Amino acid sequence: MTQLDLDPTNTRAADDTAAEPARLGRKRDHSRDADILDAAVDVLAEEGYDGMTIDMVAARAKAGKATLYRRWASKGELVIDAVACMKKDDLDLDRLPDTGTLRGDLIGMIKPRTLEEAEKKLQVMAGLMSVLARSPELSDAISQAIIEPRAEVNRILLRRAIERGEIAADCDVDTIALISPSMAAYRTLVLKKPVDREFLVSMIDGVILPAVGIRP
Amino acid sequence: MTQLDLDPTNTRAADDTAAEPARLGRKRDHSRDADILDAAVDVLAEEGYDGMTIDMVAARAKAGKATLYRRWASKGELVIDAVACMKKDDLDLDRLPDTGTLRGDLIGMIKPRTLEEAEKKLQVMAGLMSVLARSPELSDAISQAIIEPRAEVNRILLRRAIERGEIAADCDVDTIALISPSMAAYRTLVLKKPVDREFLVSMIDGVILPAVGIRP
DNA sequence: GATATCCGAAACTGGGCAGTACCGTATATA
DNA sequence: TATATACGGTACTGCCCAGTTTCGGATATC
Repeated sequence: MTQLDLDPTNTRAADDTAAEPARLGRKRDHSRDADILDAAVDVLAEEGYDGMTIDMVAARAKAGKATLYRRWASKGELVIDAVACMKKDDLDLDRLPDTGTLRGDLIGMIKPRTLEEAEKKLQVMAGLMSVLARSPELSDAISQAIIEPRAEVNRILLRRAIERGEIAADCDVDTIALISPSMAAYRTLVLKKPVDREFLVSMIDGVILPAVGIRP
Repeated sequence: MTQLDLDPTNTRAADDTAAEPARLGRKRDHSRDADILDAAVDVLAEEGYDGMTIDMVAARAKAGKATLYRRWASKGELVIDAVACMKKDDLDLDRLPDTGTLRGDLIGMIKPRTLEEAEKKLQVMAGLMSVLARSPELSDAISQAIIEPRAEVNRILLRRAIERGEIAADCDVDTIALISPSMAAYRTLVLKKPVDREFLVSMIDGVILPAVGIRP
């Protein structure tokens, strides 16, 4: 496979942060960035990092290959940005369910839209697995965009349950919060079974709630 | 990435199962097969499927590239055999701990040798993730060699606990048995933290035992 | 000892892909 | 309107790697 270009001297082609000296001529159409990154995410989910080619991404975004290289210095940079941009369509931490019980909150997080997003993110993660070990930058992007948001929601719901006195204050919030994300990843990637409502409910009632001391 | 060759007409070069018509000349040295497959597993763990090259495997096994192609028809076939051969150095289902308690049995499964093996297998799995979706044959090999053995051990220990009357007969053995394998995979591949004794014990006492109704 | 097949090593072939260069066209500034 | 740049598209370069071929030497059967 091709090396991820992580040389810090190879500055991003799309680095427009430097003070613009009022260049003239046609301006770059940044509204296309999102289309390209979305296309990259799609290809990544279907083909994986090594299977993804710049031509595939360009074709799917109906853009020229040169356009992509005008904005990102390398395939690696593009992928990192693509992964990071997945973060946007994610859970809103300010609008979490608040039903008064841990079970109600957890069940309230199960929404069809969320399940679809989660599945696609896991596909992307699978396609990047073999690269993870060799690119700390990509590893961080994955963690921030895919892993953390989901675990963070669970941690918040668990802490609220502790504050309510619903569950013991000494239970291992960090570990418990990782149960459903990791089991879901396993189920999707290894078992190739759907992560549907039924599965998540049985996970909540059969594992998570008993683990924090709530008996059905 | 290069296609896995799954064309059934492309018969394995090493297919010696056909009745040998007493060929003459030097015989193939099958004692080298194991060396080559072990080398393949090592490279696979370090580089992933796409990063692995036949030359790397040949060099590590101190063998010629042609020797590999005399025995396997393609890179894909070699990888499938390599994964399958990982199964050998695995848990012996006839020699499981039998301490009289579920906790004792689970703790008894934690052995340094086992932890090392498990970690390497997970690295291999990570390297094959992106290919999994496109090769049912490889998917099966992975499942048989890496996933199933570990889950099967847990299922056996759980069923024995049910027979003893230690835990409820209606608990979801299949789901519970997957908790530690999937959390371990998550911890190694995503969090990049070691799956050590401490982690596994906290998993047993903080998640698995509570989930089956045993309070500490 | 003749022959057939193995071996490791190395050269070679063919295809795929990252990255670059250039085209004619479109669109912005001056 | 002249100029500078972006655009989509295509052709090109250079490298890497799967798979093949060829070699001199080793080893087993006859």
